Amino acid sequence: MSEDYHQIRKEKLKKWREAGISPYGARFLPLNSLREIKDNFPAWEGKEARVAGRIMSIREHGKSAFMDIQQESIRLQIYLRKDIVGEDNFARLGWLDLGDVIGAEGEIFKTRSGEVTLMVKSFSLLSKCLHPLPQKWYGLKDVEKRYRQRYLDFLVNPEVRNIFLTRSKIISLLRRYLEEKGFTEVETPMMHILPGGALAEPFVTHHNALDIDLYLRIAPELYLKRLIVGGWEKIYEINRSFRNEGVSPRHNPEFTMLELYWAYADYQDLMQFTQEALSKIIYEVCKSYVIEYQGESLDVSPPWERISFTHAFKEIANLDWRDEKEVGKKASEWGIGGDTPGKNLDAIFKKKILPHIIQPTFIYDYPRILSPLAKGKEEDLTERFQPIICGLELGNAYSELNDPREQRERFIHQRKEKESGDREAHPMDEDFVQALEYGMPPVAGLGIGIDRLVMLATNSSSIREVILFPLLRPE
RNA sequence: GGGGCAUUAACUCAGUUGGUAGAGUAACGGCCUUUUAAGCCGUGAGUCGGAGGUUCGAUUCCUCCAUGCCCCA
Repeated sequence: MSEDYHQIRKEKLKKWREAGISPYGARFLPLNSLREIKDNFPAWEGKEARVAGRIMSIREHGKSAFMDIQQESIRLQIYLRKDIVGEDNFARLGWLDLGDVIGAEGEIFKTRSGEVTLMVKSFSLLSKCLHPLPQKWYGLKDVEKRYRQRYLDFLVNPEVRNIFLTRSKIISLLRRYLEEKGFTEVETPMMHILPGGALAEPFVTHHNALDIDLYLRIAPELYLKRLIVGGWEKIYEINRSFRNEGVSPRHNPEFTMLELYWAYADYQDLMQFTQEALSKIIYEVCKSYVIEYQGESLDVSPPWERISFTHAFKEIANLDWRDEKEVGKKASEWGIGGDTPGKNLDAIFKKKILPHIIQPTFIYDYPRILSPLAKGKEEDLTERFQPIICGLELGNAYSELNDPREQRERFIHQRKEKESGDREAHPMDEDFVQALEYGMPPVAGLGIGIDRLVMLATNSSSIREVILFPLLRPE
């Protein structure tokens, strides 16, 4: 194998240098956008334009050549003629390759076949591409390569760009919505002394100067609640949390969450809030309340169905969740049993109940044993709900427990779970209990998994499709 | 952690019931001044993911490993 694409391109690069022209150009502003030119051709016809983009195709015709240049996902045809750009410049076309970034100036016109085109008067190389781009027509399908070299994915698969535009739009709409409702965005630590606010295994790191282990946060919850103690009434945070768990189509070790706290409200208020906010955002992004997700037609218009945890267990799994013995028996029968009653309940809920919930639904009033930070209701329940769509847990919310004594007891119980082998049990956090002792107003808190929301809105089956650089094993 | 599937040219894919591989696009050389998956003529391109094993012979069969995808725990 003597043909080396990289080598051939490096030789072309050398030719630019030998001609005294840098193959890596400088500032090329001001620039006319390709979209603007294509969308408003009548205004541009006969006018001078200055454009830049990556060469995505070349069609040579002897003494002239067509190229398509791409800016973002818009392509514009440019036309170069030997008699216009001059013999020397025209000869330099041979030093260009698919993938090179060029700038060009000239007049906008339409070809015989009606294509909006720039008649090039001058052009310059702005950046040489030293590797062949994936072939334009078939795109890049190799999933691994798409994630490892996401830049190639964006260059040749325009629909991928749309997913991330949608993601950006969703987050922006969320912020705007929250701001309208009077919420303030805050930033709390990502490195925690104790990994709290959720039941999950953390990543551990080390701070050298203080010589202490720190944990990447599994949730911002306990710090946000400290702010509520401090008198903040409506706050939210949109940022990453980290959980040291396996990678799957629905889990990435780092993921983005919206977490919000609303003082003096309860979980009923948040159900209202959630269905309004999410349906509105999905409507804005998808232009419809009815969306397709992986073959299911989902109607996200409010109100969403509400089913209590107890009822869901009864109806879907035909089980009384309070019957610890029966639950344990069923769990091991299904091969999903855990070490503790809590684990069994959680497993049955996730594996046997969630998959049956398709339309947007609130499951509410969870067992206390599953919710160490939620406010109690009756003897063994908590004021908690989860929005579920297409079997996906989109979030988690509750009326927050604000009784420090009960909070301490729940932590003690979690410690027992930990001692009996549950590595995801919540650690005792005395500092947080102390904050509660100063008096936290009644408050409702909501977490929304942004990645999963984006999956729904973009009909993506894997969370990796909605994360720019998902975690992969190093090559 | 366990199971299944995948890995062949730069890209997308064929293929070989075991005899060291093909196509389209891309690349390279030539022709062509309104093409657009441009066209025409010609050329070259591969450790068939890696390492072992079986065999006269392995890309193909077996084992292990790597990476990815999916399912299960």
